[in-house]
Amino acid sequence: MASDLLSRERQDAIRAQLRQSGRVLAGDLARAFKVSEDTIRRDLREMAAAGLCERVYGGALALPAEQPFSVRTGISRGRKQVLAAAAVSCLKDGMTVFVDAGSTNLAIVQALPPGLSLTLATNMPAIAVAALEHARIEVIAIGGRIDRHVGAAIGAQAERDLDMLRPDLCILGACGLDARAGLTGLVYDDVAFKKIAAARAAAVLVACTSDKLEAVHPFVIASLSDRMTLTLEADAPDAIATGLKETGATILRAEPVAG
Amino acid sequence: MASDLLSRERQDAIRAQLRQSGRVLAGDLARAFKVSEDTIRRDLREMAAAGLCERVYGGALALPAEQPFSVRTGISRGRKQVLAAAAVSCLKDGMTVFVDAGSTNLAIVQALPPGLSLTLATNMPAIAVAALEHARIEVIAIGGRIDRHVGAAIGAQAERDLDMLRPDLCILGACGLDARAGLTGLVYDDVAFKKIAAARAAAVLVACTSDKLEAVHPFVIASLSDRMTLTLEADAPDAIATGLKETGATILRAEPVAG
DNA sequence: ATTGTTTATGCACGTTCTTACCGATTCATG
DNA sequence: CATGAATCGGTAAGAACGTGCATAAACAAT
Repeated sequence: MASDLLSRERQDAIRAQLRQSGRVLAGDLARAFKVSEDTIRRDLREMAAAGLCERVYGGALALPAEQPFSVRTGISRGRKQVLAAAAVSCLKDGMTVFVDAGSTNLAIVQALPPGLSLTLATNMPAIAVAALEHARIEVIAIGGRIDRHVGAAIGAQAERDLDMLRPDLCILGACGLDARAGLTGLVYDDVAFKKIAAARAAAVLVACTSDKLEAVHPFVIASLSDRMTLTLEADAPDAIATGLKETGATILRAEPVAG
Repeated sequence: MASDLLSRERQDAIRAQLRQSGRVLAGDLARAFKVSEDTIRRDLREMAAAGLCERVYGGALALPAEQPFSVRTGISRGRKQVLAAAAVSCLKDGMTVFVDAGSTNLAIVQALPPGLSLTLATNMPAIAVAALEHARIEVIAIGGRIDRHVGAAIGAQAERDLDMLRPDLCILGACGLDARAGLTGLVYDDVAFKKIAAARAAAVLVACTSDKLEAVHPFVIASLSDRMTLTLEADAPDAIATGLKETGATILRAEPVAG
């Protein structure tokens, strides 16, 4: 493997491996990077202090937050349901929709009105399962290797499967949303997939919880345009909303709820 | 099996199994993780101290709150669970397995020991979701249009996806199992898909609840042969079992349980 | 060019953690 | 109550750990 990396590069590489396999061993890393275990331990300690991993005896584990999907889904379910309710208003009978991975998108599918008939394609098995609950939705699964952290198929095979689709709407899972940087994501392969999905659809819908506003991640999915509809929570700051509106995107605010 | 897990990972795996089956036995865990029972006992003691499980003589039980699944799958879950437990003994570390649609197969995936590392391909989203609960399983989704009755992708696209696989084992969902007629099914497209899946694998495993024995359906999936392992329930009539055995297939009986 | 500072790394040391084994004790069951 | 299995506490070996220190490289300012 690469022998002399800058410490920052090495830490990025460790993060990549954490994302991929969920765990790293100090000994393995030391051998792979040809540095002493002390150096690796220092890296892991720093990363743990920065909240990038969980340090355990023998190595480090990926954080539960960015790992098992089941945890994320439960966390802010109430808020997501409200957001989802606003997003479903964009869906019309007979549409063909691609639904990207993401807990918010799962909430949207669960919130679909029972009578709506759609053709729904998705790369996330959990969303496919949810969609099958609806009698009038035709479900199409995008195949491929499933990335454990995304919880959905991404990569070459999944991108090939996308080629068969020309959806009326692409519902994208958001990672970061910023007026200038556009839509950005953390995981390279995931971003590459989202980018293709967004490009093939006639329109793009992004439902975005407030914590993702003004977040900028390393990889760009798409810039904002009039092809996009952004669904924001009720408590999203007006300043940010108007900033986003200036890009030409349609802004949809979720109704505030008492409770 | 799971060769060397970090202690923290092992405890996470134990928690996963607790969520799944509600109980764990110290001896089983020790064998599964290849550590001494002392180590497992220490894990269980720690977890109990942290309020993650209830320590009992012989193992541990899930806390009532942490087991929402038990209700869902209902009573037949017990039978399928036992059948599944027998079936998983055919799976070895490092195998590539194709898992066909079916509720019994879903139970098998849920019953997989936590440490087992597999590559698992499936055309049923619900199985993919269940497989993602296991940290060391690489999941591959077979894409395509999802048949609402089967709950899985079948048809042209799914069959194309199968072309990329040469699994060591194909776990088929059974519809009808008869010594002379072989394995048969009701839905034409589903049978066509199963047929291809079975043909591509080095070996075939069928876990079959007793109600499917001696049933003959209109379409033939495969005839019985020495390439096949049939897992039967404990209460399956001996006459039928010996009849099946004469076809050359390997018969695996689930252990009867008390309570 | 020189000097001082910061940063990254490796090494040595004592400490802590994990685990398997052993003996004493407790538990389930006939 | 007798018996064997399961459990608990202690112990020891080995691995992993953190700290302090020294070295070397990179950088800034003089």
